[in-house]
Amino acid sequence: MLDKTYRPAEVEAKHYRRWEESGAFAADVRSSAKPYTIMMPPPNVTGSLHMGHALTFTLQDVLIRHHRMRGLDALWQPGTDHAGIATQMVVERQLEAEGITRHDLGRDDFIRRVWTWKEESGGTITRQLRRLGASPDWGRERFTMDEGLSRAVRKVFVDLHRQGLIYRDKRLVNWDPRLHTAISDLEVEQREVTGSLWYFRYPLEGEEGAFITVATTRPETMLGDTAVAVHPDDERYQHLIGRRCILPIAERPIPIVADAYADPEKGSGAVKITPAHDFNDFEVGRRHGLAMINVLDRDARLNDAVPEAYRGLDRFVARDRVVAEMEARGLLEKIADNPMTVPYGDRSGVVIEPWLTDQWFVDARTLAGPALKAVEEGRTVFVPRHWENTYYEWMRNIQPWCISRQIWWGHQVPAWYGPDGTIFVAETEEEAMAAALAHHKQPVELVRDQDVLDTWFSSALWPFSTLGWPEAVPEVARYYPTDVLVTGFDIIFFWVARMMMMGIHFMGEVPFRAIYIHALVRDERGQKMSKSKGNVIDPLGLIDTYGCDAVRFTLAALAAPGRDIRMSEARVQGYRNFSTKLWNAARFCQMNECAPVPGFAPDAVRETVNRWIIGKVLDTGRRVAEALAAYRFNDAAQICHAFTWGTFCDWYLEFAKPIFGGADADAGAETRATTAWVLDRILTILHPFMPFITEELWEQLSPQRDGRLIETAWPDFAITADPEAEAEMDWVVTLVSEVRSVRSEMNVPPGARIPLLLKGASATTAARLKTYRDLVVTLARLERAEVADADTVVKGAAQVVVGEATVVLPLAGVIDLAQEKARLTREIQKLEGEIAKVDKKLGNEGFMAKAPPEVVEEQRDRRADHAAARDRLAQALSRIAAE
RNA sequence: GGGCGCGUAGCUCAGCGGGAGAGCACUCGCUUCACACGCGAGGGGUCGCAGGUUCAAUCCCUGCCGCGCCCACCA
Repeated sequence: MLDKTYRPAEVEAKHYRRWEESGAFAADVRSSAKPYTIMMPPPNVTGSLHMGHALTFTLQDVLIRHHRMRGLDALWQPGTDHAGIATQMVVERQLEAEGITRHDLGRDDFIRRVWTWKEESGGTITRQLRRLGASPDWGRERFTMDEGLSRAVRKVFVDLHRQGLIYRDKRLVNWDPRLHTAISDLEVEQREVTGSLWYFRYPLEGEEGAFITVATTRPETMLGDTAVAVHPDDERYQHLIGRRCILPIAERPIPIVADAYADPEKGSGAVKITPAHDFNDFEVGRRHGLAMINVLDRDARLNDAVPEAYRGLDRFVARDRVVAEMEARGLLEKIADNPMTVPYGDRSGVVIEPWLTDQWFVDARTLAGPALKAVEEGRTVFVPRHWENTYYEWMRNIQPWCISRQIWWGHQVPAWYGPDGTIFVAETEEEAMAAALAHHKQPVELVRDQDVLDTWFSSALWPFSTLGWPEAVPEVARYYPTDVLVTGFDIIFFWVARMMMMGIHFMGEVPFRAIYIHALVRDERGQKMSKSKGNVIDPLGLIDTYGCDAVRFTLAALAAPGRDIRMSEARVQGYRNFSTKLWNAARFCQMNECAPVPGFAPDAVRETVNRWIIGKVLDTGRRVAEALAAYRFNDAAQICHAFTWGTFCDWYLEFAKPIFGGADADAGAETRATTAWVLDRILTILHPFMPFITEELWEQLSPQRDGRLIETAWPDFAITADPEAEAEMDWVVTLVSEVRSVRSEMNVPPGARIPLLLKGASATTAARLKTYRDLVVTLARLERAEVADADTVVKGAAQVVVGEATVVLPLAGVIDLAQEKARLTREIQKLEGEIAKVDKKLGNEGFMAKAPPEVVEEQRDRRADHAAARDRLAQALSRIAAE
């Protein structure tokens, strides 16, 4: 017998272990079934499970479990990402606690240290994924730094280099002065600040007392100025074009050039040009052949290219110093507030410097072409569709991708330098050596490039590298392209776009047919969760309190397309209640000996109520499958919930009670079998959302059956809803509802008799009443109505039975006639209003001429229904008046 | 500056050209033999504002107001 309450903690651990040990999550590359593949976005190896993970992995698991049960060979490819900078920072913090730096250890020892850390602590996130009930094929778990994936990275690098799509270049990059590495544009976070705009006077050469005024937000970089630019059409400055001014402090003459970049509307209309420290100025410098003077070192302190007094100063200290000196010299014209955005490193949190360095770049523009086309042509579709715009926008304006990082943890760039600086790019050192030998005609010493690759470089290969590429293994052919990528919009650029580019380039086909973009999980007030705000909800905490199934169901139910998700504990609580409800319903079934009957034929049942529920549950299954096919997780969850609670528990089980207790043994047996069968279907449909409780019930309700629910196929039944049974049950449900409503409104004391009279066409009604004898008895019991004759049932108060066998029961003495009169009058008025609305529509010529016939028909039906209801109530009202 | 999304019941959100919905919260009544994490019955909305298209607009179009997000080389 089932326990009185469901205990998630024990059940979850037990079933997860069994599933994993029995290989229930494993894909089967030799299977004849159609494959269904999802690539798990690899969480950072440093990560621990947060709400965003919980959402994305729940949705993926719902899809995987669902398709697995639909008989597909489901592969959910798991793994973790080496997360270059993040991981390096974690280990560096450890070292810091020991009072050493990575430089004390040296590169090799440091990397060994990171691997040790990974072995010891890198499993947190995958352990937590198990607690979430995720069912990926753990046997295929990969790590972006493992040998196979590293091999893929090297091959891709070498191939792209050979194709001219990876190159080395000296350019301005985003330099992180704290982490001492270049970062990509995407890793730069723009923050709104109110800065200042300083107006400086630069003295004109050879004209004592004359100046050109420039405005700048970065006084400290003026020491690297190599020109002042004005707009070619700016009348104020025409006479100065081609002349020179003296850069104060540095005391260098610099030219005044004409360039359209100078905006006459901004600042003074004259702008100082610092090509080595500003992306715009870099371009201007190129156009005019200006010198590039780098004035910063890797810590963003001023270097030896500046006057001695400034050397070694931090950039912000130098800023104050420059401003002070300019003021002292009478060259500071004014200072204005200036709202602006300042670039910060998303990892380090410090201001990023544009800095001139040698870096490796990917020609993203070339790779983006086919990736753009694939989406335009619909070979890959985004869900919801509007994210395609975001993708297009970025792809069409894509910039070269800086892929080298000056850190240690990551895939080291497979490039070697010869003594003369010649670069040999090769997959192995041996190949590089061979190439060097061919080039230099003699053995030479090679030095390997010290940089590592951007973490996203290796994750861009994830959809095929994890399958074993570049080896010609069957997995690559079978599981690529994958069916759907499930991820958040925040990494469309970082990851999705790059997978599209690499996948198409190397595999010749898109990596996924669909990309489902889910929203962010926010707190219940709509705020982004963050540690600093202290509004982080820990999914594991929720799982401890409410059970994993409740958390999963909540996330699925909240995952409406295109909207952020506000996580509230009340919601989780509500779905915990749902699991309790399911548990109790199952208990009820068990107490009434509803056990699955082998060979039960759902299309052979005779009782109306059973025919009805079978149609309903199959319909529910179909609708859930449809919703999931459209990635409408919220609809799918809602459909499950409404059926299980609102239809099965609230109605079917209530109708079943008198049958279980009734004299008709055949009906009882059929209803028991049906109940068990329907419950099985519910468990099946619900399993992807609530895997644990459903598995537990599956096992306990029929311990002797073979196989676990997770491996049970979800059979398609040809049966559809039985319209006759449906109509009849609708009738009964309406009947019962009306009775309840009257009872409640009239304040009928418990136990009091309610005279319930029925109006209906006599012949059909009588027939129905016979059919529903048992249901009527239930009703009578439930509502404590007294039914004098089983043929004489039940309808809202003050109703009249028409036909030959009319029985009229007295109303007086049980209900308040005045109140009932008022109620009826109110309802009649409401109906009249509705009727008038419809009449107006039907009387409208335009409507009659232009509305589709089925709409007109629908409106006529509506009118008829309303009118019939009104007449019924009116008759009841006149009866009361007569009493 | 460019782009995207959102304003529907007290709250969180579905719906999206022809009858305003769900969950939670609220009110009332129930220790009914699965379940008080429950059962039953209710109250509550000019569907942001203003125009337009249409026989018909919460739904389509335009503008405005408010909120959120993304991108950008905004001296």
